[in-house]
Amino acid sequence: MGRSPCCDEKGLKKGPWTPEEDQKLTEYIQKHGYGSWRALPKLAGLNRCGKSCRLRWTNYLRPDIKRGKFTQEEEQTILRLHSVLGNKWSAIAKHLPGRTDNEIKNFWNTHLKKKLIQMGFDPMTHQPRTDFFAALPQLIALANLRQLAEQRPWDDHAAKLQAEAVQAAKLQYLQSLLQSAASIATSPSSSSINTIPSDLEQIGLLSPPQMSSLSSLPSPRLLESISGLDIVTGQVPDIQMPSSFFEQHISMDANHNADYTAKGSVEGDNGTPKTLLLSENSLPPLTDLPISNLGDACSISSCDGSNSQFPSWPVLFDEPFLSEFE
DNA sequence: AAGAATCCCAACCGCAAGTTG
DNA sequence: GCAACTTGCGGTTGGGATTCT
Repeated sequence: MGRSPCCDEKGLKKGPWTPEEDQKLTEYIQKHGYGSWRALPKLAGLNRCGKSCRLRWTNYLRPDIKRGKFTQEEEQTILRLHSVLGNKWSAIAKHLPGRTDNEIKNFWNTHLKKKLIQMGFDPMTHQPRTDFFAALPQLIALANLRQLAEQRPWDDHAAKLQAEAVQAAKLQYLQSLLQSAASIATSPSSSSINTIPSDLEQIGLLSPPQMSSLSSLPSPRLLESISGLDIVTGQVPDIQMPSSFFEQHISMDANHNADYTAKGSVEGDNGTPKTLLLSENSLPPLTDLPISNLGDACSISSCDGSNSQFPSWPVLFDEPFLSEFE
């Protein structure tokens, strides 16, 4: 069961395929099929190893390959299957006709993984991240919302509902933040802190100057003093959700998502919430607001309760979330 | 306008399982 | 049963394309 020697053979071409090579390979396979990949290059008149030919064919030249962007449905399928199968790209690809494992893998690594991280989910377990910095994108997004809110007048009625929705999300993130801070403070061996740089880099959250300012983040003790959190015991103070929040249906379906407007709220000078509507394009570039991704999170799971195959994906506004505040 | 930074994806690498003689 | 060979798979990388400064 040794390693394949085919790619080690000298004199074989590597690198990008030329149109001529593509044509030779395609014509040969259409005529003769691909009985033996090892023998194929010689027979087809190609100065390539069989492995390279196989890859070129399966990932690019195959006639049934679907090109172009992944659809929302495909994206949801990948997320769902990945939560069950993990990095079994070939297994996932079997459920997506016309897509190759390589394509899916690339799509995952460049888009979906980041998306999950930005939303505060662990891309491997699909569970909410509990470490301190997982909540940072949300908090920073909210900080951005606050800045913008102070510059814009709002319609009172619609504003109030949106305010409460975002207030709810805000409170949840604050709570998880405090819990995480507690766990970091109480377990010096926690690995959470070690994942910070890669996470932040991966999601493009902080610029280098911002990274360097991490050292000035509040200490657990400071968090304790401002939040009432008992760092030693990890006890988190109860955070009350606005009751009317749960009476509102937050539409998260794909259509809604298409013309999505980020919603935020902050407290005005007199303590009443101000609310803001942000067009997607007006959002600050600091990060893709996780809120804007909630639609995806919801749509891939069970907003309509119909999808039971994906239990490990706790929708932010689903039962676990609700029960936490009951 | 130009250089730097980032994104994206085709292709490669190397391991492991399956097949063959 | 064993070793050589083949194939399939997942991780990683190089460099072109795009975006940012």
